[in-house]
This record gives sequence, C-alpha cells and structure tokens, in this order.
Amino acid sequence: MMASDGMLSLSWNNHKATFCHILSTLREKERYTDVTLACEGKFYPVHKLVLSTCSEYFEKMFEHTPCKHPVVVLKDIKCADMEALLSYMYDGVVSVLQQDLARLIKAAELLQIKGLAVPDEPPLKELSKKNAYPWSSRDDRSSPHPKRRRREDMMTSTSQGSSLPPPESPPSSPQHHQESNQSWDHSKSHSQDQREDGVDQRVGDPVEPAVEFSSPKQEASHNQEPVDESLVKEEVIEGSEDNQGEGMDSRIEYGGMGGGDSNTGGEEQGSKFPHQLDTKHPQPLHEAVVEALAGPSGMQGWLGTGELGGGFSMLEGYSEDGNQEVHPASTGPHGTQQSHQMVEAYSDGSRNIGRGAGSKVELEQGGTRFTRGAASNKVHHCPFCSHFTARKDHLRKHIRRHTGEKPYSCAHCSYRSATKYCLTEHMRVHTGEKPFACPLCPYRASHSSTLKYHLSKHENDNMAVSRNYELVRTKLQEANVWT
DNA sequence: CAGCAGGGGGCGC
DNA sequence: CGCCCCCTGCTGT
Repeated sequence: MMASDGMLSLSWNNHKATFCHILSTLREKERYTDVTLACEGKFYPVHKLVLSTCSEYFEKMFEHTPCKHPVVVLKDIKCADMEALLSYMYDGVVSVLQQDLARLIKAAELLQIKGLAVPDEPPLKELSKKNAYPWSSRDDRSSPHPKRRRREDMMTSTSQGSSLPPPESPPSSPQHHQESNQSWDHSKSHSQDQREDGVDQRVGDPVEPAVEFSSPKQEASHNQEPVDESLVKEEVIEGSEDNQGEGMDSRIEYGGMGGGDSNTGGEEQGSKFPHQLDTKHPQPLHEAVVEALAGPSGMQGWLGTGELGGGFSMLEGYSEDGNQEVHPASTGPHGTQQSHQMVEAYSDGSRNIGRGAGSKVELEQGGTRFTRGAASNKVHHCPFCSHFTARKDHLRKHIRRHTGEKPYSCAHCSYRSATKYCLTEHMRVHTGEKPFACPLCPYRASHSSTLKYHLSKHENDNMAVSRNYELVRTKLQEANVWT
C-alpha cells in the first residue's frame, strides 16, 4: 500500500489468483456463461469476456454478434485442444504433451489466442515502456514466439498429415491476423443481410491455417484445401448459394467430425458420439442445442416474424425463452474464411423446404396438429435451419444432419450413417439381402422404394393387360364369341 | 440402386 | 418422453 498526496493505493495481493480462480469456478458451474463453444459434438459454455480477453478474434466475433448467447461451432478443433485452450484462457496455464503441442498451437493460432499464437500485448500503459514484441523481452511463460511456433507447427502439419499439402501460404503473423479481422469486417458489411438471415455462423475450418481466412479472395479459390470436404461444401454455400436464390437452397454440412465420408479420424469420433461425455461439460451438441433452442415458445416467435418464406431468416434473434440463440451475426462473412465459425446461415435444402418447414407450416396454419406433439402442443425448432417438428426426438435426429454426427459405422467399409436404419439399409449392399419381394414376380429389392417402383411397372403392365383384355373382349363380343 | 431425411407407431421408463 | 424400428419419398449416380 502506498500513499501519495493523501491518496491511498489499496492493493489486493491475491487479486489475480482469486480472479482467475473465480473465473474458473464460474466456468465449471457454467454460471454467467454467455457463449457456447461447440466442437466434436461437445458443448463448452464459457464467457465472452474471457474469450474476448484472450483472443482478438473472439472479440471481433462477439463485437459483431448481437445475440445474447451465440453458439460457436468450432470445426476440426479437437475437443482436447479446446479444453486445453480453455484451461489456458481461464487459468493462464495448461499442461500439454509435447507431441500435442503443435496441434494445440495450431488451434491457438486459428483462434488467435493471445500468448499462444499472437503476441500477448501488454496493456497500453506498459506498451510504451516495454518492447512492442513482448516475447522478445519477457520471460512470460505464456507468450511463446509466434513465429517460431508457426514454423514448428507447419513442419508438423506437413510431416504428420500426408493429406495436408504444403502450405503455400505465408505464415500467419499477428499482422496477418489483423488483416484477417479487417477483411472480415469489411466483407461483413456486404454480407450482413445474409448473416442476419442465418442461424448459424460458420467459422472457417480451423484445420486451415490463418491464410484460409485472411483475404476474401481466398474464399473462392479454395487454395490448399486438403481433405476436408466439408470445408468445400461450406465455401460453396457461403460464397454463392446464399447470394443467389433466396438462399433457400444453400446447404451447409456441418462439422469436420462426420461431414464427409470421413474415413479418417472421423471414425473414432463418430463411434463414440452417442454417449460421448466431456469431462467438464458433457453435453452432446445436438442435445444441448435442442434443449437450448427448441421449445414451446419458438413457434410463435418464428411464425410471428412472417418471414418463413425467407427460410432461415426467422431464426435470427431466435431465442428460446431467452436462453440461447444461435445467431448468424458477424462472424465469417461469406467467403471470408474464418478460423472457425459461428454457425452459419444454414438454409435448408430443397428437401427440407418442401417436406419440412413448408409442409409443416401448412399443417400448423391449417390447424392440424402432430399426433405426438399435440399433447404438449410443443414445436421444436432446429437451431440451424428452418426445420421444425413436434417431436423432440425427431429434431435430435435432424440436428445430426447439421452436426455431421454419424454414430453408426459400417463394419465392412467406411460408410457411416446418422441413423441405424440407414446403416441397416446400407448393410444390404454387403450382404446382398433383398428383403422386399415382389408379390407378382420373383423380383426382390433391397429397398422399399425400389420395390415400389417395380410394382408401379406391374401396375402399368396390368393396365396394359387390362386394356388388351378390354380390346380382346370387345373384339370377341363383336365376333359374338365372347360369352 | 444406394443413400438420405422426415415422419409415424410401438414400447418401456 | 426418449428410443427404436420402420415406412415413405426424394435425390444422385
């Protein structure tokens, strides 16, 4: 405690430690959390404040995200890394195996975590006194040299993943990140309308280095896109689809976890999805989303917007009892590849339009109620698209489509499916089983639709036969042969 | 033909 | 209410 000019300076000796401890406790108790990070099907309720403090990237994101509780889907960031980074952000320290370091740093770079990936700039006051590049003069354990890390990281990525092409891109520097933010802001302005329409904002693929989201032009070029096909899909949508047509046809596959026919790492992940529990925040993504977003009041709010025709636009600002919102908002503008994404505007595919939202709206407006939903009169909304259903379990299943969760894997090939029945159907490919037998001929089909199509041909044949029969009968009658 | 997605019914908790 | 099974219809190849 110092005194000068009668002014007392009260110093809380344990302030930092206490502060950090309380923050961590709050996180553990999920108290005051106002943003949810989702990766690999897990949910991490955290605090914007903390994320913003530790990452300029998050800061920018939240700055342009008006909703109260956005859900940020982090693609292709391993949950282990996410947990480590959260530990780092909340506690200022994290233990990591040496072998995992590169991956962790990479994730940190994508998220622009201060001290890990970007320079941990000291507060302004100190800035003038201290070196502009803290790592050069400080022994701060949390501020490794970004450059060095990047190099190391790139080396690992090229050596580890054969699928990853050598980065043609310049290493991401703090300045580079800064540019990315600017471009983000810039492009945000012209994509704001779409963003507002969308439910989710998608963050770029973290697997891709910062280059990926550094400049708008790269969105189109797909440069150095490795194997993650989900990224391709996403970019296609982001780039053009949403702009064209009412955005109704754009479609985004979610998650690096199951997105494609991931025969890669997806297998293990997917297989443990159903009951995958996180040590700290064990909540499957879809379930959490359902619980957070789907609810009784959603329908009214939704329909109330009168924007159903716009597909997802009604999802903007959608909030379930004020709990959570999946908001389009500001993150990656279309095409500006961000290091991860808040869920991006997902307008449903044509299928869903025709069979999902649209048809249901009719039902609802027509006063029809769903059998099972009628009891509680609840309508459950998909937080990612305009789909809604009266049955929560159906919504859960539907959400898998967005999360990419495919828990059922074929034992004979890399096929994975979101439903057991789909897997069962698929297994017929291997077994040759054809359970659907035609009652009129020896034909058998492996798929009911196929049999139906087949039967329709019988129908035509019968009609032809019938017509012939009539013709023959007429002729015979004319000939007085018919009795 | 294979795959996907939405929806309905049955059943147990 | 949640899970499971199944049907149905559509799409892409």
